[in-house]
Amino acid sequence: MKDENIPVTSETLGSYLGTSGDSIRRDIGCLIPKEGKGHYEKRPLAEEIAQAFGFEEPLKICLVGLGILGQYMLQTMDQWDHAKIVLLFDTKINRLERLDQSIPAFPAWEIPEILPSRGIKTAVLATEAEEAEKNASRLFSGGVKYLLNLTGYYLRSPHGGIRIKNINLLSELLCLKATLQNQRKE
Amino acid sequence: MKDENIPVTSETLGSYLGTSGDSIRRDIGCLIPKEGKGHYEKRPLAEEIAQAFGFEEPLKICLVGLGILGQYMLQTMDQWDHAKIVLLFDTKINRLERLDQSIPAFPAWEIPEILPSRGIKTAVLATEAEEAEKNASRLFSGGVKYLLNLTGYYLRSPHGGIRIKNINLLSELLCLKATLQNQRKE
DNA sequence: TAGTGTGAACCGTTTCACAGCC
DNA sequence: GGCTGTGAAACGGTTCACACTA
Repeated sequence: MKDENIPVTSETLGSYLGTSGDSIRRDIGCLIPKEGKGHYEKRPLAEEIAQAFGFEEPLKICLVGLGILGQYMLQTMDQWDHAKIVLLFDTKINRLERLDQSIPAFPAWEIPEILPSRGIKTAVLATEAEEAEKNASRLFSGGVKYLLNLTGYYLRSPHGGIRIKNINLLSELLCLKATLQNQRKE
Repeated sequence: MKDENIPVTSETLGSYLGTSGDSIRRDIGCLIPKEGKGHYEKRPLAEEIAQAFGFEEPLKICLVGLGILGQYMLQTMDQWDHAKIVLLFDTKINRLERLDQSIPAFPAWEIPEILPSRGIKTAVLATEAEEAEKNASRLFSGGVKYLLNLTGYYLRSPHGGIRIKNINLLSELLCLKATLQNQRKE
């Protein structure tokens, strides 16, 4: 890879992220111990940000739920450097058997037994909505600290040390419609 | 269905949504023309909210991209009352042929030709990231006003009349890790 | 008395404005 | 001159406090 110390402006970065140059500068100012006063350069900046957030080595992730959505996560993350799925669970054993994966896979009720020894902090929950609550608490008691919940069932964090991101793909559509419809009211 | 004029408190509603009763009351106050001063009741309240947002009849949705993620959307929305997928597109013709669907399906390059006559305002984009930009502009010129973009490629709205919700399932994981890591720094 | 509706205070974020630096 | 870094103002959303009502 060639030397990528090419300059980037905060404004350009902002445009990639859908925000302003002002905000970018503020955020970078918080993250990076401010010594360099010069202009931003692509590679060193990226490295400093990655370091500030702890992105140097890939995240090890546990995936629960091997339905169609779980398979999608498995597939797309395969081509991704920043995180790797290293452990699989599902409630349906036949799904696990059908799998020709190099990634170890177990029935979901074995989470409490298997997870703790692996030191995995991050999980993706992609089961049916009905199984969300139960599997989430299994994960938390197994040591998971960050949960990406794709089930559509809204989960609340049991305490401050655990972060949950709830994503409900269906309701996003209604939100979109609602916001646009509402802004017309003016 | 039995009569559901049962009372609900703002606090209870808030707990379902991960917010406070105060906020719920504020929001309801904005949405509903405030005449009833009494306590909230489940069904009438739900109906008034649905009406305020225009949720009475199901959203008609167009789905672009029939990969694994698109198939997931197709599958889950099938069991959902609030929105229905009524039109499909994909760039790969063999995917379209393999489909035994009652929903009409066309190659993506025919969007500009087919979409306008259908009066569809809402679309889900679930193609490869590389095809996001091109298909999005096809959709917009075909009359789409709300776009749920699941490709992972960040799209910006061409103007105020169009709303885009970008969801990047992969990067959500990094965000989660970053926020938790950061709050430790205190 | 429990719960709503709403001004007023509060707080985190974004934008503005501008001084300093390359 | 263009860009960064950062106080100060502006903004939007949340919380507080409390009068009002069923």
